[in-house]
Amino acid sequence: MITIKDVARQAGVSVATVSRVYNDSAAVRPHTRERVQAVALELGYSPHGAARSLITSQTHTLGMLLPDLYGEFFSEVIRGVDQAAQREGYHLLVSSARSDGPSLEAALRSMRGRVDGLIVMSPALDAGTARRSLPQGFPVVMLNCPPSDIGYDSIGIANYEGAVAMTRHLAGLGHTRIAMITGAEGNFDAAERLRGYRAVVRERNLDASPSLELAGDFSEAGGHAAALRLLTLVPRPTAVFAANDGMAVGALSAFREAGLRIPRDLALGGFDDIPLARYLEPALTSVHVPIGVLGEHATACLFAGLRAKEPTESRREVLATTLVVRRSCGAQGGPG
Amino acid sequence: MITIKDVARQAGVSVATVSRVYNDSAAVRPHTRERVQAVALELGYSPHGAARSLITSQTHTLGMLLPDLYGEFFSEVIRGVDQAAQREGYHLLVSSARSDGPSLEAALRSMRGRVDGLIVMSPALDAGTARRSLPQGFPVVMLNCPPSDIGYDSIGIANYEGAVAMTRHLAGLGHTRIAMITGAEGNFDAAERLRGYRAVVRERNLDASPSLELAGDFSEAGGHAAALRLLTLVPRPTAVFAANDGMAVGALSAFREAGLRIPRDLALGGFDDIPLARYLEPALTSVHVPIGVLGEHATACLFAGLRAKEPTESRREVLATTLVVRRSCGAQGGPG
DNA sequence: AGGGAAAATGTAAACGTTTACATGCCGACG
DNA sequence: CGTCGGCATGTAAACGTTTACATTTTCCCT
Repeated sequence: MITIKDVARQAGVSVATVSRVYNDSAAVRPHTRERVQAVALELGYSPHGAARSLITSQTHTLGMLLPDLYGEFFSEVIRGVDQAAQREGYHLLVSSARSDGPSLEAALRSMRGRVDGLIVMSPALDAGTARRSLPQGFPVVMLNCPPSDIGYDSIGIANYEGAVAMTRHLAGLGHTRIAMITGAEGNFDAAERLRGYRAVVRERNLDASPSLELAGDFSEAGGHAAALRLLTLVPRPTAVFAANDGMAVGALSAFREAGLRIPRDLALGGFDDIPLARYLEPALTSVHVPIGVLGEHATACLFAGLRAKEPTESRREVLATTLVVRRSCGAQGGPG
Repeated sequence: MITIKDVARQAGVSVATVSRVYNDSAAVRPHTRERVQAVALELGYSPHGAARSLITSQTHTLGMLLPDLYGEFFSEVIRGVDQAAQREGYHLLVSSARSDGPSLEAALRSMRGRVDGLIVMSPALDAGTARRSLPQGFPVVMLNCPPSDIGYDSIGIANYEGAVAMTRHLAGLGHTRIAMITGAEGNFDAAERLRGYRAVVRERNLDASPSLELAGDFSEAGGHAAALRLLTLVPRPTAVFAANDGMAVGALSAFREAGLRIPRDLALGGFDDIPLARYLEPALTSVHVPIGVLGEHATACLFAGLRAKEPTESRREVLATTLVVRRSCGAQGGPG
């Protein structure tokens, strides 16, 4: 492994000079600079990141903590974050951990000295655990987590409002018996969406029977299973709101297998508006979540935290969601 | 920032002992161990990654080099790699760079001392540049790159065979005028797919007019544009093979806008079999690429390289692709 | 040519670990 | 009771940088 010393020796200068060439930290005579660069090129030298981080206590890297199994949604967020980070010359260190306390703490700890800040997308991680496992004042942004009671910045989406919009829309089409396939238990987003649904059920005096709330887990298979249970209800609901598009997809195939025509026999709505949604047959009415923006904002927020000298007041940002009406709810034609 | 020294002082032991507690590298009396752990917990200590890497020259991190703008396909590979890496307790350092020489070299260099090995998915990176920018003997796996002339392991997919299978399938359905929407110029995968198409055109004596090869760029928009150009050809081709599913999606919408019925008026095939493919209307016939496997194998291959003491002979692995027949080619009904 | 300021370069400490080696301690054996 | 061996622990060097400070060189002015 060739180091700065090798370059220095070969070029007949001190290590300090080589370092200065690489950092533009001070004036180096053009002649010297060129010789150093020539030697470095010839030797194939490049600075050792860890050594650099150690002394500068800067890694130029952002950490992302994820659940061990994540779906398309998270992948997209990663991409958004990566793009934003890249623009600032930062790397992304991705780390996934199981969602139990010890795993999470270990994952958090293992980031120490490897990243300058952290984006947490592990819904199971509460701010308390984070607080305990992270150095004091470490820049953190929590994504899609409960509003942080303890002082971390957080970004979420308007789950409640989105669910309200969807449920109202279905109610507005005349449905009074609207089922909901809920998200994973203990998940904040899921809880909020359910809350929105329930609010409208009350507000509009819809059928509020508890059996209309089918337990789901955000997975396609879960949506399929929930749909089958739903079909046994009598009288059958006339509309279904799935807490995410993945489950809506699963439900859709279950309904089709059962010989139902969507939206004629049953109106369907989802949440997230993943790219797939508009390509489904029928195209899926959904609540659009600006995934890219989520990643971008998280990154921006984290950079702000990095650059702030003083630990600033923790902020919460909530991204608006928008209802996207397509054919699956039976509201309108549209082309696809 | 609290360090090993703080823990040592507070616990009344030397830094060596604390280190030993964290590494199980040597026997520590239970009594001592417990005290150290207690103090560490109280102080909220965790070892500094960069310092550790510096002395052990191990980062427990795998690097991934990506193009600056990447699609769903790459995201999925990342996920596969992450999962495999996580199982071994490794992190993933993601770095995207523009596809010009200097950017790539810089990106490669910036990995030095930050990762133990590298997975390269930047189609624009040739082995020579890599060789020049990376320490001698650095473990590298090239994904979807030209077979490495210079000694790096590489993994690819059976592009040629897949394209042959698709083209033969279309020809087998009676089409003699089959158009191809090609992938990005200079891209190895794209070139191979085109080669497969051409081989079958020759083999089966199909219409070989150059105008049947429409230039694309792997993007949905590119597919759309190519499809429009295709529609001006006389006589119109009766089948289209898009070099990836993204372009097939674009083409599909263009055809639909033009009032064509797929597959009745025009048969359509894609490549990659992204999740979307089976949900399209009509469901898209495509060449299935085992994306997850790709990531897994790449990681396994890299780990093998890491563990090998001696630089081993460079290997190339080619993953098989399989034709998935759905409705868009008009071959068979199928449910969706 | 001599002096001095400014510019260029060198020296060495520091970053937070790990680990080879040295040291101290204890019990067992002769 | 002395000595030896093994175990637990401490000491200090090393990893590859950056950077404050010291030193040398350059160059301009008189």
